[in-house]
Amino acid sequence: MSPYDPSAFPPFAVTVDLVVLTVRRHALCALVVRRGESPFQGRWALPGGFVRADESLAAAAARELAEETGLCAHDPAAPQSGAAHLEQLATYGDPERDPRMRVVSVAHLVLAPDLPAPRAGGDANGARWATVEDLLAQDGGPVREDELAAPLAFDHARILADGVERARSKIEYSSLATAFCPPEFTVGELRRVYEAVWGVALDPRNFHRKVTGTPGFLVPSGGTTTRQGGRPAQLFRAGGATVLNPPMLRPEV
Amino acid sequence: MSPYDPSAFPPFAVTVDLVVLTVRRHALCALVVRRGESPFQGRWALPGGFVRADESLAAAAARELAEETGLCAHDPAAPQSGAAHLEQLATYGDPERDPRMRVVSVAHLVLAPDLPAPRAGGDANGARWATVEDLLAQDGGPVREDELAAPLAFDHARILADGVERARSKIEYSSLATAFCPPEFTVGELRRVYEAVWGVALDPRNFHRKVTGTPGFLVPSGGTTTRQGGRPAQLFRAGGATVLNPPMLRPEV
DNA sequence: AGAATAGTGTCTATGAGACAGTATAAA
DNA sequence: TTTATACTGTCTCATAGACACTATTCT
Repeated sequence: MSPYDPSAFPPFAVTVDLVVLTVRRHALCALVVRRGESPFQGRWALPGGFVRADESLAAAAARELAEETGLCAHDPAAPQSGAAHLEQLATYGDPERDPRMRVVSVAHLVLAPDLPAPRAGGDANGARWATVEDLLAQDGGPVREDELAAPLAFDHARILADGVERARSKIEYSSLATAFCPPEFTVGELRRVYEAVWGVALDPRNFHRKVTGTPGFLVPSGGTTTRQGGRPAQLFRAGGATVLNPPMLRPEV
Repeated sequence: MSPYDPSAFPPFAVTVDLVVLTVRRHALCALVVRRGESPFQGRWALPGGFVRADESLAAAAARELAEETGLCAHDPAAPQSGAAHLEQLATYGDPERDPRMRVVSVAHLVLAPDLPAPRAGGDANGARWATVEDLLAQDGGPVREDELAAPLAFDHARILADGVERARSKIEYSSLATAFCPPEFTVGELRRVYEAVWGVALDPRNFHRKVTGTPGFLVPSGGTTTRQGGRPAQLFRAGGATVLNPPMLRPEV
């Protein structure tokens, strides 16, 4: 930190933006809200808002998450099942990213289990889940008739892409894929999470052997379920392990 | 981004702080500058400074780097040998982190080859390389007589620790270890980089077989050198590969 | 000659991936 | 019975790690 005159610094607004990811119907989805005002009025954007004068960045992100979804974020240092995973993603501060003023946005990544329906809470006009594939579709693709054809507001497409890439690589070497699952889940459900996030098909037998053989990844909860059809599957909870060694390997591209 | 009144937002100062790492005499070192004024006057801190009103975060980091070290940072998207690697690390915005005002600092990580000597440029009172081990030594350790015994100013110890951890994990699955090396280097010099950053000893024979067998990691430059003593070693340049597949594996802890 | 570093060959244990085959439910 | 999912066993290939051995320099 250099010496400076504390009263002479460029004025910045600081916001948090949220990349909230979940897996719905075998597809990776992100939470988007419709903008109610200019600029980008009527377009979809990532949820977010100002950091308050007395609150930390993580607290601001957790507050916005609760306002938009009702989700309770838990600290990465103290994980507990049932709450969403929240971590800082990256910070975006291009001078031109907001036409009105100089805004620096600290993006956060949230991994959440599938939710009943996004509640349009707080100051958001409307909120919905959209597949990442739709949100990041390039304009060169087939023209879509629905409202999602327009790209995201601001630089949010870039932020979303960074968040998706972070999620894809993190589930390789950490147990974070369980953050997409309800408190109790089967091996098959966990496998479908990996398949949705990576966009690949995995061998169910090798996957089962791998995840059940990784110490601390999964702990049996005792029950079984048949909600997937077929033979009843054992139910598991997330184990205490956070890093996976050896990692899950994403198949070659 | 929620609707808001653009004229009513809490005032923030935004700075960039730099974690500049290099390998000197088989030890991982970081660049620190001495603070010339209050608070933390006389203590060591990470180099950094204000983001200007019209400059991006990456540009501010590159400018501070050039001011402090004369290093030319290159964009991660367009790597070129001879320049330092610069990437965003994380953002720190605790309300209490600077006693004077609300400051949000976007920390950046720089990996540089060994430099002749840090030049105390710009507004820094003095600059020096210090080993990461010394800078992060806990106060419970043996009392040191020299000036480095005091911990870093602000939350810079935390930032440095995060940067070191990022560097340690990044050289596992990327070719970034070459950013610590001069344009031409031997396999042994590259191995000493890994050993210094990870703080472990590696088998020279397996290391040699591994790095020369990873396509795109190293390209022979044709020359040889005997600067390490012993049999002349082949000289290499960094290859075009950025991700290593399979990765270098850090030995178990 | 001895020491130091560079580089190659070989063996073994481990794990990933392919895939046969069995178990248990619903329609 | 068919179908779907869960789970176990086994084979093969690739690679990490251990380590013997050779090569080439300097002192």
